[in-house]
Amino acid sequence: MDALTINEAAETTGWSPRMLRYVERLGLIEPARSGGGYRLYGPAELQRLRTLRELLDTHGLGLGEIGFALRLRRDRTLRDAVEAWFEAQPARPEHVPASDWLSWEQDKHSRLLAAAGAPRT
Amino acid sequence: MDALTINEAAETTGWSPRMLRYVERLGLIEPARSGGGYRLYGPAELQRLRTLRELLDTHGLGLGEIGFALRLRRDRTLRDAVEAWFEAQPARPEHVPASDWLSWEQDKHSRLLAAAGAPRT
DNA sequence: CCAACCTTGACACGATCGTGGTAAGGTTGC
DNA sequence: GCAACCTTACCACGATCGTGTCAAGGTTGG
Repeated sequence: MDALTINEAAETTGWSPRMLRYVERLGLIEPARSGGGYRLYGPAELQRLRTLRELLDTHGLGLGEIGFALRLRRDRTLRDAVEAWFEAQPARPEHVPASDWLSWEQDKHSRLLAAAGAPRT
Repeated sequence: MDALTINEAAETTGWSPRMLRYVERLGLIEPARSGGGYRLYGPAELQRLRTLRELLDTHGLGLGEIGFALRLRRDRTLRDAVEAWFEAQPARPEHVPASDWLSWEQDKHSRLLAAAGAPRT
């Protein structure tokens, strides 16, 4: 079998064994397990570990941020909620009188909330 | 003028003035400025501050995570790099039901297009 | 013109993150 | 069977985050 144990994987990827477990706990890279529970890193996981390091280095990211990106991908509700909050940032119509502006803003907000809660509307 | 100063905005939104400055430094909500440099919070900003708090509370997020989501939206290179890393996942994510996986896969392209610059619906 | 408010910047402090180490015990393979 | 490796769980410790407070100085508006 061409799968490496955690220390071997650490050796060839540059991550520490401790960090490999941490990366796994974040849900980023989950190696297969042997019958007795040993982690088994195959070529795919090793490659992914190397590209992960490159991703972090070239963009100055932390593991937590990639973990959050993963959450965003997996949790549609979360993604839609965050998306909706950012969408609610239109160009401000400065020419609209303040009172109308306020009601327009409030109306927009409820529309967004409705959209976030009812995906298929 | 219906714009509030930072302490007034803090009063009505529940954020502290300190936090309003922090939220601004993260690029999340950037109020207009008076000639002398005072922050001026209009109805739109106030509403956004309230929905931001709701977003954080209902999903257990931190400001840093929304800041990172903002980075993802603004920096296309970063977004594409993160996206590419997740795409290059030959291993099967067993904990994600196939239906969910499929649905976000299908949705991904339209979402990307929308984020790319397509105006509001 | 002056009290009340705002600005930026610095110091502080608990909570969490990223990372290491160690202990108690199970697995592997020669 | 046993040495070498792995597992989980815990303690530790510097770095960063979230938040407060204070200081020195500029703005606002009656």
